[in-house]
Amino acid sequence: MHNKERSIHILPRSFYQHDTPEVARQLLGKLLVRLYDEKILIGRIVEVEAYRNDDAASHSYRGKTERNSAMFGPVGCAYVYFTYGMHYCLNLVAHNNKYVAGGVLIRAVEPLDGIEVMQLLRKNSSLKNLTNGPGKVAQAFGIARQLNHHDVTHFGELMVYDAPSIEDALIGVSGRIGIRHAQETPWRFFIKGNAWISR
DNA sequence: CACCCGATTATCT
DNA sequence: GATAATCGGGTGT
Repeated sequence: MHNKERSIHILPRSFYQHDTPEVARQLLGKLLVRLYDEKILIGRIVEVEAYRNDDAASHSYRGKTERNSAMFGPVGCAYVYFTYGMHYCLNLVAHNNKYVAGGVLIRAVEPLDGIEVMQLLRKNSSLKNLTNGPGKVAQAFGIARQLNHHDVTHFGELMVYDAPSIEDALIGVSGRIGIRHAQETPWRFFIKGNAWISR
């Protein structure tokens, strides 16, 4: 091969089979891809949070229920939950075999393609408020209960594609946002300086 | 930009 | 009956 081709591929299930905070960090820079109504929506993941079953802030902390069952299912699937009576949030199930559940909340993405569709779904939102929060990402990508348990490791309505990793020097770390318990646990990861991080 | 607050309802105790 | 991994609008600096 004369020219070096960039291999564009869907992240395999093994990508998600590691400790949840590590997968969260590795997801930064990867591409969230949604096939929606004959259109393609693409966002570069720029902010995430890890939630593991031994962690008091996690929905999975008190065991499996109907709502959180996806987090106890196969890694590489979506856990979509409804909250505050009006918002959906997207997680990707990820944990190693020392834990029984874990997920990475997708808090923000940088919109790359399908921006007009995202703006329609977000109802006149400004570009800078399009995908800079977990509820906003779900709304902009048309993600709701229908995608709970959806496998993102095969071609389909929702996928995560590989992209270059982010070097440690460019990754910011902090406590997670909007939680009551375990506020000090430093499991929020974001790409420093990116315009779409939620705060 | 920062902070405050009300909306709105599925889910769990 | 209380809570919630949020958002958007309002007010003030």
